[in-house]
Amino acid sequence: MSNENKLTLAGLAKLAGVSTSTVSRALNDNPLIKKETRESLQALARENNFSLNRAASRLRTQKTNVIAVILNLIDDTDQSISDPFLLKVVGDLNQVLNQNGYELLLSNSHMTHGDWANYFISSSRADGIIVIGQGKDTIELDKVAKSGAPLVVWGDPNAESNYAVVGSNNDLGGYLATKHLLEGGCKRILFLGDPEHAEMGERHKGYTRALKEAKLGSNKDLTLPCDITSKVAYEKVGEAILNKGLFFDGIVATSDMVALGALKALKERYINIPNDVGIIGFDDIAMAELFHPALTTIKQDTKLASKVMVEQLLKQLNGQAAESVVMDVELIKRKSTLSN
Amino acid sequence: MSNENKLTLAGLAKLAGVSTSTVSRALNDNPLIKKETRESLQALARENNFSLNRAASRLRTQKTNVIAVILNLIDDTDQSISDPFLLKVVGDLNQVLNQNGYELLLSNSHMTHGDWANYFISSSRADGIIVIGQGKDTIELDKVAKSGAPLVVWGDPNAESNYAVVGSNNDLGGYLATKHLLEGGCKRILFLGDPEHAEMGERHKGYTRALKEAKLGSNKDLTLPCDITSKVAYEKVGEAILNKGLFFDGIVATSDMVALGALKALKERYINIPNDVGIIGFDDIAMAELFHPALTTIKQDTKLASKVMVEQLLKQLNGQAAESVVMDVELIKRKSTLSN
DNA sequence: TTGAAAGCGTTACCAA
DNA sequence: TTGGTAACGCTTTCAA
Repeated sequence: MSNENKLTLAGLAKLAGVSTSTVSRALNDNPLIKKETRESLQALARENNFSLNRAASRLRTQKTNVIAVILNLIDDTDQSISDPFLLKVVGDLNQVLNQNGYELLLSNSHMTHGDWANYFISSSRADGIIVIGQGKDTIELDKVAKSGAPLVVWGDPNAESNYAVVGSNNDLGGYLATKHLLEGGCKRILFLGDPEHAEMGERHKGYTRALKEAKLGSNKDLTLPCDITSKVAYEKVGEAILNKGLFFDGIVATSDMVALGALKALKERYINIPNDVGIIGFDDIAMAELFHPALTTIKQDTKLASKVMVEQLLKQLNGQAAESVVMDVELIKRKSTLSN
Repeated sequence: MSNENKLTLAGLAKLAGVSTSTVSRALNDNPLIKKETRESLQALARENNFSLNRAASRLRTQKTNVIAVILNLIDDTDQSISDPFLLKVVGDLNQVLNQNGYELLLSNSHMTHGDWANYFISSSRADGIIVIGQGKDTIELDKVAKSGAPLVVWGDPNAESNYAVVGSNNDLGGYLATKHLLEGGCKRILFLGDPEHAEMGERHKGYTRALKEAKLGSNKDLTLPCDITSKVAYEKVGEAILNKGLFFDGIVATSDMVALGALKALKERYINIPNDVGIIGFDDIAMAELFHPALTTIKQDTKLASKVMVEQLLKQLNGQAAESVVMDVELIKRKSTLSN
């Protein structure tokens, strides 16, 4: 059924009775070629199911039109791979990249040992790199940036770095979340997450700032260090209650998945949400409003963020300098917290 | 910081004082080259941060070592893009592909208009295609298969097709789910999903088969057609109860996300799960056990499935014929159903 | 065990 | 507005 000898540009040129140059230009919509001939050649290509060999054009143009997207997972937990938030970002990036004529090559940080810049850029696999998550080893990213590889990172945009970071205003997010709980009457608010982690650390800062402003006397800072997975959150909250009773009346969770874990631990103990404990998440994943009760959360706009990341990357591909960008966050009030 | 003139194989060869042939073979670990020289050349390459230009090798070898993974979304709903199940499959595929020396190029079906085979294969963007989801238009897939492009599809392995389909034993899954509810004492079991859709249709078959076997008198087949998103499920279930009251005591949901939607609709009406209504999902997404109550479900083993899909694809790349494969499913009993 | 050289299919410079 | 041709960087056949 399929032709034995793949049709090439030369073959198509012969068919059309013109030179390869002309066909090449026509198929690339080069205005140098008369519109008529351009269109007829494009039609001919379509009829013959011809498509340009990308390997060849990439070699010739030294450009791949591919962007490598690397999931920089903190740990190798299954959970973190399947975090809906991360995957949503990948989907959105794919969309934006495609709209800009780029394709998305997906990778895991632990698949590619070390030298990303070399692996992707020097090898002509991709023109640029988007890394999702700073992980703990910024050294790695520093190295990539220093190599001159076009690079954008999703993470904490306030962190000191020699590369462009796009990320949410995490401090503000933590602040808004905490303030919202305070306004709902919470007095003893738990922070559930890992303050050591860059983005979570910022959220924690916002949390403590809001607490300070509220001038609560005694036990202000209740931080329960916790990985960013539901499972761990579930366990930690269960443990905490077991050991110390219900010593809090509000939870600022570092992600919606973490909130989900906490939610379950509380519901199993018949603790009323939001009356006994108010709980607020972070991210606004698609299913946040489907939790029961629907989860109040701090929304990160992944669609917009993806657009910004791609913009900053394209800038670099055009030889311009890119910059870190802070994305707005938004409080989404639902049912897991009291409103005032 | 970065060198102006990229180092090429020829440059490296000059540096080493050998021919390009030798370096090429050495870097590709060709045993023709003496082990010593091979290793010293590899070391030299490392020292100089050299990496082979893939565009060039792809052009020369006519092989990309890239597999295109296409998310064939039924509709363009945001929800379906971010279905944790689909994305889990992508992650698992990435892992397996990498282990086999392939990279994953991610795509959406609605990004690439029509002619995938041409777009990915003839153009030397990828060596093969994995499509996740049959969608409704198998015609499209037929065309790709006919073009001779290496292709594996995740979907209903029992469907008539001229390409290799890997998928779960959906009929059995639906059967097991329904039987489990029956054994828990449910008499009026709702099927929540779209029987028109290939995989869901199979699940529905299993559902009716189990009902038939149980010889329930009156209203046996209670099917509530419903998209595969939580939101729609939530709305449909709410509506149904509003109109007809609580006319069921069990739900076989066509996916965990659908189950989640139903769960919420029921909980909002203070319907006890599993006592008033038992509910069972499909997929076993990571968060299934974090629902409250933890969701009983039919597990699809995405890790194994990914392995099988890649195997079947590699077969084709080696010129062998591939075949459809039926994957086992497993009943995972949790708290959203009664046990007997 | 190594080297010389052809060729993969484009693009883009230079010439017409 | 079009054509001829060199070059992109690698792999592999053939020869040594």
